[in-house]
Amino acid sequence: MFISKTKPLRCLTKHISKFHLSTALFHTWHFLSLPSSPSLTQIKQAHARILVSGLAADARFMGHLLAHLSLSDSVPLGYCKSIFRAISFPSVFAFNNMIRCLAKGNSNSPLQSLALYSSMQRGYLKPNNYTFTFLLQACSFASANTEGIQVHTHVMKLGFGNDVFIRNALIHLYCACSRVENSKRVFEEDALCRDVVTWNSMLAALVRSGQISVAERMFVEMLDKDVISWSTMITGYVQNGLLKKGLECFNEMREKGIKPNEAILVTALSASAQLGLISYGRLIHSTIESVNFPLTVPVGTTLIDMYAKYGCIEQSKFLFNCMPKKDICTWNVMICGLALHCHAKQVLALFQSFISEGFSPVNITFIGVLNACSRAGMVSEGRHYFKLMTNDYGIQPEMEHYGCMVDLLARAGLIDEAAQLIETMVVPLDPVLWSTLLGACKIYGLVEMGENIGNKLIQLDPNRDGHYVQLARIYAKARKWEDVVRVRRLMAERTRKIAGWSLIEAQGRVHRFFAGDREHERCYDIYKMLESIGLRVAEAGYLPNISPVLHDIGEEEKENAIKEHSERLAIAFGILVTEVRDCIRIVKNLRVCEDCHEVTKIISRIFKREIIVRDGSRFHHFKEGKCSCLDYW
DNA sequence: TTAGGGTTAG
Repeated sequence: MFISKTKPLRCLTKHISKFHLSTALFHTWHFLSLPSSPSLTQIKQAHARILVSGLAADARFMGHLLAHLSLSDSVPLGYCKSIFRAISFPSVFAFNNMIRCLAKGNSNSPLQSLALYSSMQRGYLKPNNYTFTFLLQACSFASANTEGIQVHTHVMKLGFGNDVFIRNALIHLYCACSRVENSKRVFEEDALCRDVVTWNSMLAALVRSGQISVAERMFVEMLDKDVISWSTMITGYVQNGLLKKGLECFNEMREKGIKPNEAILVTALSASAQLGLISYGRLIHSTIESVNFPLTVPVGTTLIDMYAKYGCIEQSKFLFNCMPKKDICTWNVMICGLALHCHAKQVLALFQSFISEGFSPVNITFIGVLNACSRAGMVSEGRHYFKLMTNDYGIQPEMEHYGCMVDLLARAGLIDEAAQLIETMVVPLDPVLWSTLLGACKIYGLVEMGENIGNKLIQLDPNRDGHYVQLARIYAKARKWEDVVRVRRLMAERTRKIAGWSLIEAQGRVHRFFAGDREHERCYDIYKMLESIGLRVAEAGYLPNISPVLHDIGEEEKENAIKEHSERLAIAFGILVTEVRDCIRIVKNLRVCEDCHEVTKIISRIFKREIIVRDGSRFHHFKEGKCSCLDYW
């Protein structure tokens, strides 16, 4: 029978007195109660009792069942429909709850609720305020602007324009349909008909449309802020790439004594992960632990992702194993995290466990799996999973999947096969694929092919500096210095080069270095350390590889230019200010050049330091003279 | 007797 913490269906007991049911039946109804969030099984049990009592056609009982079903996730829509169809004379209440079942985001076609609304009107039933909230919800889920406007017209015609719930739903609808101006119009129509949800909905509409400074002003103006107002503003900053501002807002909220909830913690952790700065995220994590905040699925998943992005993959694995409950996102972040760290075999093993647990892979799962294959150069496995994805799971490959495959094939030297794959793609071509191929031309010294692709790319996107850089590197490797100069000049005329930088967290601060940087307060010591590193790596037999240097300068100057790459300055600073037992963690915006990669391996050996570099596309974990990427990147 | 806003994976 049902446990004590249950909420009886009050209508049922009322019904009993009305029909003077027998005492025995009264007891049956008394036990026919449901908890506030019943499971599908519990609802089905209640349904069975109603059927046994011969009340399957009663609008009130069935309306309640539908109300519970509309709240529960993953309820088969066919089941709701069969309940609704059994009602002899559906009331507005029953219609509303069926509309709500149809409107839910997990229903395949929320707009079916509009058809039900029409049939309700044909039955001469008058919609009420609840009807419109659910209908507008359906239009929001479907991002259906035209239908939404039609519902809005009905709202006005039938005189529900001053209902605050409906107005809030309208603001939300126009936001979901990317019509922020319409949201604003509804918001401004009546300043008296607003509550905190109205303000929050408008705030969300502004941040979602990227109007962050307008949102910021509104947030300051708001007299009545609740935890969702803060959550919306923090999320707004983070989703618009203003990560530091998002974290500052999070701090401000805490200083005001407002306790963060799950949504806020998840956003703050995600911002810290994106920044790649470990101390901040660790601080949030320790706060979560100190207040005994439960390791819920979203919090745990974000923590796993965050540690993977910090380079602490072992910590991610530990958390993954600790999580009492996992969803598909949890598995995906673990798979993608391991792939980011080039642990290809572990990725494939985890994918098997994922399937054994009864999960069905989605597009992102395969991005992780294919990325792992690509980074480890596992050609046959990559081909196998690419086929598995389309043939067994019916997932249409997206740009990212093709990207992994092109990268895998091209870097393995199968450049013709990679080019063929690009030609046969079923999605619109992204120049990044040709750019991947261009990278492979550099590895294999294919000057002619590289020239063709490089020129094609430059034609397609003349303002992007990356294509010129890659082409110039191909020429540099072939020591065709005149061509290097020509491409560099073109680049200087047409583009603005993105400056490379490296970050390191030390002594409670973030230090950023550019190549050849002399701005740091410990500049003298850093360059002294760089010199000492240079001598020791030379003693260890290192010979500089100057092909990454594009400048048309003398050989000695080229050597010096490499020596002063931003990551080397950051590493020198790291050796200077951290303890030997500490790992040196660097975050770099561009990819590590071959020479720096080689030198960092040697540094890790002769200085006995663990160095983790997160570059533009992956992690390099340097230890005892080796890198986790096994020089394949 | 049914209602609204903010959250995690490439």
